[in-house]
Amino acid sequence: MSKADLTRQLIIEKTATIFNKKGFAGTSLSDITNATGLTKGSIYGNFENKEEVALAVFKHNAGELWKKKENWISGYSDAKSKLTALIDFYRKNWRELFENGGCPVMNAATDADDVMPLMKERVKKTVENWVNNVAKILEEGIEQNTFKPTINTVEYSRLFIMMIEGGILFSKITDKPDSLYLVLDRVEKIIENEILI
Amino acid sequence: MSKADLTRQLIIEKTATIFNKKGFAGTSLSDITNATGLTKGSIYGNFENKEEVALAVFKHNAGELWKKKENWISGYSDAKSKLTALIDFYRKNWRELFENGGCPVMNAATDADDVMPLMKERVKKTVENWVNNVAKILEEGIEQNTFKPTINTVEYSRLFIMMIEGGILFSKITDKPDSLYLVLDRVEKIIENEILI
DNA sequence: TCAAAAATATACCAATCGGTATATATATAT
DNA sequence: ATATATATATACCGATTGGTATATTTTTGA
Repeated sequence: MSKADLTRQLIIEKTATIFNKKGFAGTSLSDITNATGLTKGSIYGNFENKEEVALAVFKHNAGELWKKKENWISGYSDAKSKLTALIDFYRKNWRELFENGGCPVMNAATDADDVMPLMKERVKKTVENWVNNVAKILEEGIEQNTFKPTINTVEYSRLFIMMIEGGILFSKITDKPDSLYLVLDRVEKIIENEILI
Repeated sequence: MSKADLTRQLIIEKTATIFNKKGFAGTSLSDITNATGLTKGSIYGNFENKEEVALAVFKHNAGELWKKKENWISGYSDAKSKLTALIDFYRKNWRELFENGGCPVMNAATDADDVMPLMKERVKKTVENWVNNVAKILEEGIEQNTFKPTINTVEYSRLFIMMIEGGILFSKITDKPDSLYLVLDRVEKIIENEILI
């Protein structure tokens, strides 16, 4: 890894939580220089402008969450356990997620939605990846003869993730995890009643 | 209504969509003066600072959505019809909602969350009102002997609203209403299977 | 080791930021 | 109708904004 790549990484990591909490417009260049200990010259030597930093930070934040989730469910091979572990992931890690400013996808979505078309496109792609990933677990379950073959995997995947995002929104604003727990319980119930054979 | 109150109202109405789309940090004083045709002197003669404008605008945006919803379901007297109409409200009015920047509660929540404690408190209160309002419809249904008396009205209310918020988030980012439709269908299914006697 | 290349810091830019003091214009009540 | 109170506009403030040209330092490959 070259010096420049190392600095890029430093900038991204040190500003990850700031961007997630304060948003694009709310994060200033001095926020970035303060957090990194670098000067503006160094920032602009490694990124074209603030938006490019924000885009890289979003990719990083979404990627980190993805990695943590993948790591959490990596121990399981059957689809049913994977799905249960995924729900468990949010049940056990909401606090850390909230401390970092909440779900980066939701934050970037509402932040970028009407004002940053490029960011919006990236968020859209990330959401699609998430949905396809959970759908793939459902397909695995069908192959393993534990999930009903008739289910619409993409629809159930989307439903689950939407519910979890709604739960995160509510729990974040109320500072209590019970709303998130409520949707997670409901997702489990749907799995039991409609997906498991 | 005094001249000042009229101006206050003008400022709020003309900047309602701007704040909802661009957020607090993303909306500048010149955005406000441009949208209203007024000068900074006039803005600051009616509001203490930008935050007070943002707070009033949030109240207005949430209030308008509430009024539209109330108007939409006002024709129905029985709880079951009210609930169906509420779901129908989102099915029929998502486009207008999206054009105004999406759900003001979700936007303000993610915008304010980690940086504007006063706004966060207001959003929290608004969410509580929404939840209590839907819970009240559920209680009405119990009294009317159409809903099961054993249901936890507040939990079902919270669940429904969380699901709808998740649907709005997804549909807004994908520019397609089908995610929202999916959760709305699911809410209806839950009503049929678990709430109706 | 040393020169070329790359990365970082310094110093600066115009523009805009949120906000205010004061002057002017407009309502309002008598 | 007029004096007073209120509302709005003008003109300004220092600070900060995102961004850049250039000098200096550091890294890298030969």
